[in-house]
Amino acid sequence: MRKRDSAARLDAYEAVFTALAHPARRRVLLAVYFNSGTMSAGEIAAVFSHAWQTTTRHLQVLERAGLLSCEKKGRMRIYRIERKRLELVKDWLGHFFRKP
Amino acid sequence: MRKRDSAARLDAYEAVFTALAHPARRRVLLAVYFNSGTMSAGEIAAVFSHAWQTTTRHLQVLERAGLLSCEKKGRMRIYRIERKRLELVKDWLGHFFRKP
DNA sequence: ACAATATTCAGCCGCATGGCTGAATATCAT
DNA sequence: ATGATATTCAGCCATGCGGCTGAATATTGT
Repeated sequence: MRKRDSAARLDAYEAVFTALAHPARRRVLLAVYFNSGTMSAGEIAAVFSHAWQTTTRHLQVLERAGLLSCEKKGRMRIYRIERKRLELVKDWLGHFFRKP
Repeated sequence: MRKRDSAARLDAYEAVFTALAHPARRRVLLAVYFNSGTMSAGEIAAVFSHAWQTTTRHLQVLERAGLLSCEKKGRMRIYRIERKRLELVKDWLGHFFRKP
C-alpha cells in the first residue's frame, strides 16, 4: 500500500467515525437501512423533529463520509446507504478482535 | 429489557461513539491494546506531541465511555483497555450485517 | 407563465470541544 | 521534612458543531 493510500484511509476513518458520532446521524443510517436501503431526503427529515435544514446538514456529513450516496430523481433526492463503507468500522474494530 | 436499560444503552452508544470520534482517542486505544492491554498515563501521553494535560482529558473521555478503566498503582495510574465495551460498536454494526 | 413541492444554501448564535498554561495533589526516595 | 516524579485540576481561548430562520434553486402540475 502506498503512502497516499494509507493517508486516505486515515482520513476515511476520520470522516466515518465523525459522522457516526452524532445520534441523529446514526438514526438516519438505521432508518434508511431498514427502509430497504433507500429513502428520500423528505422521508428522512420526517423522522426527526428538527428543522429539515438541520437534517439536510446531517445528510451532507453522512454523504461526505461516504456512508450515504445520493441520486436525483425528479425533484427528490434519493439517499442510499453505502453499507460497504460501514465495513471501515468493522475493519478498525478488527484490530481488537482478530484471532492471534 | 426494561425501559431504563434501553435508555442506558442509548447513552452508552452515545458515550462510546463520541469517544471514538477523535483520532487521538482511537490511537490511545490501539496503543494500549498493543501494549498488552495496559499502559500508564505517562506512557500513553508520551505517544503524543500534545501537552500531557490534553491527553489526560482524552483519557477521561475514554474512561467515562467505559472504554478504559484505571487503577492507581503507587504514583502511577495504570489504564487498561475494556475490550468488552468495544463490542457495543460491534452490536450496533450488527444491525447492518446480520444475516436475514 | 405560475404556483406548489422538494430540497438545499447562507448566515446567525450559543455551547461544547480540544488545544494550551499554571497550580495543585499524591507518592516515592533521600 | 524535602525534593523529585507522576498525574490531575482549573481556567483561558479559539474553533467547530449543531440548532435555528429566511432566501434560493429546481422540478412538476395546471
